[in-house]
Amino acid sequence: MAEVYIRVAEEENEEPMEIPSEDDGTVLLSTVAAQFPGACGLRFRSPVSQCMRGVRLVEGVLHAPENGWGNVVYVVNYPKVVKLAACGRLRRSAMSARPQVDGQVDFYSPSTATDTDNKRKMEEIDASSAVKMKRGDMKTSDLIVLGLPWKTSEQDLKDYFSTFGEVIMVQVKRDAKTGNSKGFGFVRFTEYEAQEKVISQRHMIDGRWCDCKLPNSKQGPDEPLRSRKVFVGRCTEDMTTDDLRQFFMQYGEVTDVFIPKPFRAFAFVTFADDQVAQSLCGEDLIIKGVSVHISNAEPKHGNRQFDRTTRFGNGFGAQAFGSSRSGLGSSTNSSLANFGSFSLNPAMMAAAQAALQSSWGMMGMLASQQQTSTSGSTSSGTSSSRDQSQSFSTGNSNYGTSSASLGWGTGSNSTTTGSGFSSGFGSSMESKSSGWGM
DNA sequence: GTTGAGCGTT
Repeated sequence: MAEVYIRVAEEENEEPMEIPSEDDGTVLLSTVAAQFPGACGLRFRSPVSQCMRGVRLVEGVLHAPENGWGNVVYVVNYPKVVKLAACGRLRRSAMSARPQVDGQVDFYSPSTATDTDNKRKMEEIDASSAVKMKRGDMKTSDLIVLGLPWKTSEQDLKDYFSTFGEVIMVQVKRDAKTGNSKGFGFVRFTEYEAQEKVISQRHMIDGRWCDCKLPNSKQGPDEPLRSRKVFVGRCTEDMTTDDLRQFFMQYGEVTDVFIPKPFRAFAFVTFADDQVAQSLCGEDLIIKGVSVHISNAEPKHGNRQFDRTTRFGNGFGAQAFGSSRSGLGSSTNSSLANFGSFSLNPAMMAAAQAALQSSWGMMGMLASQQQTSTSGSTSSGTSSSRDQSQSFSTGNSNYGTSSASLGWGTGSNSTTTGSGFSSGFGSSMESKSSGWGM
């Protein structure tokens, strides 16, 4: 049987690329993703209805429309955030100083650090990436992959994630006794670029939507003190995560949406930028005709990691001393540093520095003043069951519907609110005490 | 019905 190719492009009128089908006439999503990393499906314009149509996708296999693949150009679907986020990311991709993988440098073939990398002009580095480089954030770290199907193997993970870049580690966490997957795993890339992209979108792996995040253990102690996450109160049950993501996108890049199940009338939305999140706090916004209330997300219960004590022990929480990121080493610190309600004199500062340099930690010093609350550490005794079904939330519900209902999704509110958050933030929230998990 | 699931036997 002669090999059959279907024509695929990122946009309808772009030059298509030919992608091979399987012997049974189907096309594997992984084949598409090999050429279009992050792809989660295909669509095409029906010659009959002139509407865009989705291609049937079952467990990673794309099935031809009724009359075969034909000669039409299929357009790649991406999870929704990607398109917006991609602009910034592509520009940044020019940058890439070689990331250093801590303690694992041997994974690099030295030849991959090309001259071109070093010759990149500073102009190509945008502000945010410059900051990141200065802060040494360009190292890759393990990413936790949540929501894996029970059946997904390490090889499956590696196959999937390799479309984003070179994968140097995958793990599926399993029960020691039974060998059953625990439904999560880890992945690590060579390139920070790949890591950024993978974090920024959802992933369809073996038929389930999965999320990749920095694991709790890797949330740096210098994470911003201010929350990038907002609490959305008065939600109605018909608001889906897609709805919320679509809506809040107008204010800035959305990195996470969480709606507790069963329905509890609230949700959490995380932005890439804490200023965006803070600017919305206190607002009443209309979503799907309903007024929701935005407020600060409180630190998650059970997330002891970044409470005041730990943060202090970890390295004085960078921002606790003085106003800048300069930290303890700086000679510009005044001799009396404020830390919440108490202050340190120079002798204590010196002790603190010594403690940091010798990695003693500060717990001992503070034991008398800070309650190391040791409430029953994980209250969530919920056992291992997880519903492996995921509602088939059509990855593509955003194509051309939904404009019927009130002031939502269309231009009417985006013009008024889209640029309106420049005034709301400033110094006012600098002093927020601590502890915002992710 | 206004505060979230799950986080690594190294």
